[in-house]
Formats: sequence, structure tokens, C-alpha cells
Amino acid sequence: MKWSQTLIPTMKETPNGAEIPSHIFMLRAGMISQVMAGAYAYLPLGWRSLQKAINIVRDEMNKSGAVELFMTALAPQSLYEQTNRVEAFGNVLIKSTLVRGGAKTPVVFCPTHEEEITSIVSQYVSSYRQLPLVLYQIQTKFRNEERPKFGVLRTSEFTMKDAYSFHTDLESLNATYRKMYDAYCKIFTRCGVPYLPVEAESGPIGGDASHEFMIPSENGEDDVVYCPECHYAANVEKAEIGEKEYARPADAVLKDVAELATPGAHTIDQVCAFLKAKPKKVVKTLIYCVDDAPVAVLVRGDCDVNENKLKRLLGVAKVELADEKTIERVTGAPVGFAGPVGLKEKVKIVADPTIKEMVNFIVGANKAEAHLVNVNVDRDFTVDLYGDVRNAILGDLCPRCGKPITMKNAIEVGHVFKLGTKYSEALNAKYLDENGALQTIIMGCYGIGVSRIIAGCAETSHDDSGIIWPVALAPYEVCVCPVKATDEAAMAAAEKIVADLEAAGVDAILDDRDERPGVKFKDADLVGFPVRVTIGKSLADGNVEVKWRWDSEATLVAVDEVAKTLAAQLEDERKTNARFYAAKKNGK
RNA sequence: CGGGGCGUAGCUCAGCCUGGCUAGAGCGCUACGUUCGGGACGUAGAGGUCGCACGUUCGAAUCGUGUCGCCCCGACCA
Repeated sequence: MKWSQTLIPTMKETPNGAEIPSHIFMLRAGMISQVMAGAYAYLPLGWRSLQKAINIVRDEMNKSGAVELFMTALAPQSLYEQTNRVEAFGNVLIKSTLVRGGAKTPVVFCPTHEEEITSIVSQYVSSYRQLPLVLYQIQTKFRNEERPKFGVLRTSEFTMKDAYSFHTDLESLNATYRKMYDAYCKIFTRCGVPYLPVEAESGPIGGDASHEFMIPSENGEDDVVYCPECHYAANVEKAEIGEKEYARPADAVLKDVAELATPGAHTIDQVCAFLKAKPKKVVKTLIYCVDDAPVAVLVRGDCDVNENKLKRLLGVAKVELADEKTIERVTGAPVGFAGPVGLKEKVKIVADPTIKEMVNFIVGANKAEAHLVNVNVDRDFTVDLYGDVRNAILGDLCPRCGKPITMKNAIEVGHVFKLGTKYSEALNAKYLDENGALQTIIMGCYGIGVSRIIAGCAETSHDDSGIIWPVALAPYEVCVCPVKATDEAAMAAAEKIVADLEAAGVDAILDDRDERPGVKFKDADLVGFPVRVTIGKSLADGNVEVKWRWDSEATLVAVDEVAKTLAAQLEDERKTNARFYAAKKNGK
């Protein structure tokens, strides 16, 4: 391919609005172009990288025994009504209406395909002999993001690989789950992106076991708990908190409770600002509705209640924050002034054990515009049930080995979970077993945000000049760069090298533009081609320069040898990313 | 959905507060010349309904109202 024949609109300046490296460089390298908030066109270079990721995903899925199909982006809304997901997705679901001869059909742009695949399978699978079955597709998904951001990392339209497995028994589901998990590890390794599988909540999609695949990155939107000691890793939403003895210091002096007026202070921050205290000195009291009965949940001011944990602790299916009226009834005060001391109505009090070690803390007074200070548990109120009801924070211990945990930000790129029979039940996907009995199909579900692999890679692999692509995802593996486009001998050599590289199965691009060398070098670095072959003065001696993007030094290679040598090196690199990882390890 | 910011050339931005002759700069683009190993220089050009609508005014990029779009923080959410 010749540079002059494709479209690579590189930019010297950062377009307005781009703030994180992947977004900035993908725009500047001319890989993507914004069409509207949360929607990007992939320009030729971006599309090539995305295709490379897609091909790796496809290859590993096929190797794992999954079978590709292609479903629709458009589906009747009625399909999602059968699983109650029109309501569950809410505003995330993009809806439209088809009008045909005056008849209207409500449709949705599919945000995921459990419904569609289950419906298809229920139609065509009816015997245990047809199972297990693993089907997947690579398709555009549509989810209305309330707030799209970070370029291609969070969009309302994105490329996803979604696989669904169908089983007669849990053993078979577990075996496929394991296969998918392993396939995912291979995919991310081949792509050259750093990844971390973590335990995860399965979320509204349901199921009981789940792992997310994360790319650790400063700009990631997920928080991951990681134990450097035993490598326990989990999404904060899921992470258990290691047991610890919580007790008040023996020498603690308990002061007398006092009520202070705190006008206008109904959030933790406001209370802290008003009383000049740290959130760690405050106990947050949240009133939840559990089976229509109010429950008070207590956590330290700097912690967040985790509703899934609360559900598990209380053994109930649903908890939700109480509405204003209930809060006023229970506490006798408007929202923002609830506290465990002297609640108006007798409610169960559930608490995070961390509060056991707090001394003279602050709580709401159950009275408008007032808080109590110097409150102490057991003296001033009692807790009915202690348990893990909050998200993990720094300072907590690993639930496995008991050592202190660390926290990382991460980008979620993959998610595997066991669905069970949630969708097969709702959509009547059943089969006859060997005894002729009707059984419900057991399902698993496995997704990869393919566009996020690209952005996540750019996010974790770049320098001041631009992106540093691993060979596996680079839009072109080699950029052949004649220093002087008007030099016929150089151009002839360049064309020959590109032709030889292409014949050897290497993706090469010839920068045939009549630009000054500096411009070409800057562009090559910005885009991040793994190898640049520079054809300049050394051609007189029959040599060209070969420079890997992540090395600062170039080496001279004979013109006749270069295509063959590079083809071999790249073949190796595609499989191992060895040079790429080695360069990263050396601090590049 | 709450809070904040911004819409002027393909891109980055100045001008707006304090309304006034023909709306500017840099980059990019076209032509010619000089250059040619890390984003060259000169000369001459092309390119704008100042987001849109309504209003105030003799006169609006500039003031007011509305509206649309984009970005950031938060809430929400895969």
C-alpha cells in the first residue's frame, strides 16, 4: 500500500476535547473520526487495527470450538419484553419504530444478544444430542451512554464479540466456561495488551459466577482490588474483605454525646466541612427498604455501601434505598440527618464491623439540621448484625491471604459469566433428554469489547511521540520510508522492498509522499508502526536502516536481505510479542 | 439528570467585556521557486451563512432570550 493512495489524516495539534492518550493519539494518527458524541468512524488505519483484533478474537474462538454466526443489530422490542429487559435496560436501550404501510413495529438496537440467540436456539435445538453448543458473533452493539467519553473507550456504538453457550448440565457449562476463560487469556496475550482476570459481579445480566478481563490503566473506569502477595484480584463491587479484629483502642476516652446544629449539611462532605472533620470520623446511616421493611445500614463516611453484598448478607433478592417519605417516617428527620441513635421507629441496624474501632464519631441526629458528635457504638446504640456490606478500600486485607490489598484502575475488555437458565426459562429454550423428559437449557455468556482492546492498547502503550503498537495490532507492520521521494533509485528500492514484504505476508506501507524526512518520521512515530525501514544515504552502500518503534537505535541491513529478515522476525513477533514485551520491560 | 465550560476557515485559537469601515493569526491546503536525515523558507492564492433562530439597535461575531451541538465533573449504567 502507498501512503498517497489511502487516507491518513495525521494532525499536529490535539483536537479539542481529547484528554487521554489513547483518544488524543488515535485522533492525531488519523485512525478514528468523531461523528457525534459517543460515535466514531474508523478511518483506514483504525479499521485495520480493529480488523487485526477481530481476526485474533475470531481465530481463538474458532480454536476453542465456538462457531461463528451473525445476528441482527435490529430486533423487535417484544423480544426484550419477554425477559423484562426493556425496563431493566431503561434509557440504555435505543428504541425506534418501523412503519410499514401504516402498521408500527417497535424495535430496538440490540445492546446484547442473549434474547436473540436464545430465541434462535430454542427454535432449532430440541435434543440433548445437539448440545453442548457454543455460538458467537462479532457485531456492533448499541447502548445509549448517558455520558460517552474517552474516545472509543466509552461509546454508544461499539464492536463486540459475544459468545453464548448451551448445555444440558453444569459440568458441561463449567468446562466451556474454563475454555472461554483460557481462550480470552490467549487472545489478550496475542494482542500484546496487559490484562488481569478478576472476579466480578455478574450484574443485571444475572448468573452466579463471573470473571472480568481488565487492562490496568490510570484512565480506566473500573476499580480493581489486587493482592500483590497471592494475586487475588476482583472488581471492587465483588471483592470480599479479609477478616480483621476490629476493636476500640484500649486507651480510648469516650466523650459525652453532644448535639450540634449543622444547618444545610446533609452530605458527608458538607458535614465534614461544617464540623471540620474527616469522613473517617463520620458514620453514614443509609435507610434501605428490604422486603418493605426499613433497615438502617451503617458504614464509615469514606466507604460505599455495596447493595449486592447487603442482599447476600440479609439473604434477600432485592434491596433499595428508601424513599424520602420512609426516611422521614423512620428517622423523624429529612433526608441527610439519619443516625443510629434514637431512631424514631424500631428498625434493624446492620453495620460494617469497621465502625467497632471508631471512637467519638459523628452521626446524624434524626432531627433536621443537626448531628451528634462523640457517639460510640454499644454505649449509645447497638447493632443487630455486623457483616461485609461495603466496597473494599485501601487498608483492607486480602480475603485469601490476609495481606494488605492494593487498588488499581482498569479498563474492562472482557467478561465471562454463567447465565444458568435465566434466558432459556424466559424464552422457553428446552430440549428432550435421553429419558425423553423436557429440560431447560443451561447457558453461559462471554463478551469482549473488541474496540476497547484497540483503545486499551493505545492507552497502555505510547510515548510522547505517539502510539507504540505491538505487531499484532499495528495497522501496518512496516513503514518503508524513502527519505527523498524524488530520488528514483531510493523509490525503486522502496517499492521493491514493499513488494517483497507483501509477498512474504507482511503488512507494509510505502510512505511515498514528497515530504521532508522529518514530517515522515514524525508521522511514522505518531501512528506507531512497529518497524520503520528508512532508505537514505546508506543506499549507496547497498544498505537500508531498520528501526523498531520502541528502540532508539537503527541497524543497517542489506537491501536484498531486509524483506526476508523482517518477514522472519515479524512472523516470530506476531506469535510472541517478545520484542515488544522486552522493550516494555526495559522501561520504554 | 445536577453542576461547569465551549461553539469564529479542514485543525488549534485570537477578536466579544467596552457593538462601528473589508473578520484575523498559526498549522494544513493550491501554485511557483529555494530547500531536503526529525514537523523548512519565500512569494502569490483558495478557503468563513462568526452553530442556528428570534429580539434589541441606524448598525450585532460582539448585547438579550431561546434552541441545537460538543467537552469536563458528578449521578446513573455495561
